[in-house]
Amino acid sequence: MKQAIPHETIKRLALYLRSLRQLSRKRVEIISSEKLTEHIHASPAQVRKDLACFGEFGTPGVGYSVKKLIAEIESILGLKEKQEVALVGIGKLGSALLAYLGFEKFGFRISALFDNNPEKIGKKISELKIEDVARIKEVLRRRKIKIAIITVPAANAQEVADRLVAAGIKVILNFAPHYLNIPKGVIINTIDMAIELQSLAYYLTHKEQSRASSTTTNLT
Amino acid sequence: MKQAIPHETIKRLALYLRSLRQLSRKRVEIISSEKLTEHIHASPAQVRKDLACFGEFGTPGVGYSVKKLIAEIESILGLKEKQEVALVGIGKLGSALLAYLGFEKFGFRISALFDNNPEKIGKKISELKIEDVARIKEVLRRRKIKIAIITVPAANAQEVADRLVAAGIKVILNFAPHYLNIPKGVIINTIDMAIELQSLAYYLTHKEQSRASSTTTNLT
DNA sequence: TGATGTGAATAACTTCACAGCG
DNA sequence: CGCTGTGAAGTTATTCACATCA
Repeated sequence: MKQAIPHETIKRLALYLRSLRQLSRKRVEIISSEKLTEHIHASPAQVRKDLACFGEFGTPGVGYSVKKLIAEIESILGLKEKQEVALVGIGKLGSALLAYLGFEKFGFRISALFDNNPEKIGKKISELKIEDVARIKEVLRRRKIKIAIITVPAANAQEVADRLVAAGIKVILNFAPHYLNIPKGVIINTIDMAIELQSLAYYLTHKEQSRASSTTTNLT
Repeated sequence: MKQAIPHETIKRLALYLRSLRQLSRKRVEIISSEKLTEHIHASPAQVRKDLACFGEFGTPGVGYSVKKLIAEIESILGLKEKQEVALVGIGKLGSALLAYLGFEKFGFRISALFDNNPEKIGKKISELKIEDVARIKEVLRRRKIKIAIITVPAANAQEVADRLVAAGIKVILNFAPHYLNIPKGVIINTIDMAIELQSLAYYLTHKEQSRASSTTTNLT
C-alpha cells in the first residue's frame, strides 16, 4: 500500500482535488467515484485505485465525503501549508506566471525573484525585489525555499538549474526548452510548450485517435 | 507498422527532433540511437521502437543520418510547412506566448488574436489586430486555421472551446485550468501549470523516487 | 565489427468484476 | 441496494536480446 506511486496518480489526485473544491463550493457533501469523474478524463475504478494507494477514504454504499477527501488529498500532496516558490527569469513568461493567481489559490506563493539582467536586478514587482541569479544560493538557503520555477532562455537553463541544486532546491518546474542534467533526489518537471504544440501538429495529418491521457513530465 | 501510435511516442519524436537540430548545428552527420539519448530521458531501444512505427531510417552498423532523420520526423509531425495558429485570450500569459519565439522557430506562426475585452479588441500587437471572440468562427473559417491556443480564464474556457470547434479547429492547446468537453475528432492537450506544481509538491514530503517520464496531455 | 530493427519478455498501468460492508 | 476496495485479468508501453545487414 505504500510504495512507488506513479506520477500519473499524483497528478490525477491534484485534478480530483480541483473538482472536489468546485463541488464543495456548490455545497455538495457526498460524491461517488463515478460522479467525480464526470469532469475528468479518468474512470471510476481509476479514482478508487488512486485513492487506495493512500488509504480507505470512502464509505461503501455511500461514496466519499467531499470535505474529508479534500483534506486527505491536500495532506497527501503536502498542500496543507503555503509553499514558498522561487522564480528564476523575470521575462514575459516569468512575469505572466508571477501574476497568475492559480498558484496562490492552491497553496503556493512566489516569494523570491531572480534574473541575470542588470537592468532588472533591484527592481520591484508586486513588493518583491528582483535579485541577481548569483545570489540564488544565499537567498534560498536563508529562506529555506525548496521549490523553484525556471523561466529563463534555454541557453541559461542548465546554469540556473545547477545554482538551484546547490541552493538546496528539491523540486523544479522548468519551462526552458532544454534538457537539464540534475542529480538524483531532485525532482524536475519540464513543460515544453513548443514540444507540446509540435506533437499536436501530428494529429492534423493523422486521424487515428489516441486515447485520453494527461499532461506529462520530465521527472528525475 | 501503421496503427495507434501512442502520444508519448509522438512527443518523443519532437524531442528527438530538437536534439537532432542541435547536432546538425554542430555539424554532426551521423548519430546512433545511444548517442541521441544522451540528452533525452529515453533509452536507445525506445528511440528505435519509436522510429520503427514509421519506417526504417537507419543504417545497421552505422546509425542515422542526422539530416535525413530531421527531414523524416518533420514530415511525420507535419512540420514541413509553417502552421498558422490562433491565440484566444490576450492577457499576460497569452502575450507571453505571443512573444515566445520558440513557436516561430519550429514551424508555427501565431496569426490570429482574440479577446472578449472591448478595451483590447481592435488594438494591435506586433502587426496583429485583436479580434472579438465572437468573430472566431468567421475569421478562422476564412483563413483555414486549424490550431488554437486557449489562454483565457477557466470560467470562459468552455465557451471559447465551443467557438473554436464550431470554427473547424482540429487541435487545441489549452492553458485554462478547466476540464473541456470536446467532440471526438478534435484533439485537445491541456497544460495546467497549477496542477503540475501541486503534483510536484508531493515529492517534497515523499522521497520514493519516480522513474523518468515526460510532460503529459489531456488528449481527446 | 557495430548499430539497426524487431519479436519476445518484462514491467507498468488500467479496467474488470465482485466480495463485502454500510 | 449501492458503492467502495481490491485481487485478477487485460491492455499498453518499455526493455531485452539477438538475428541481420552494411
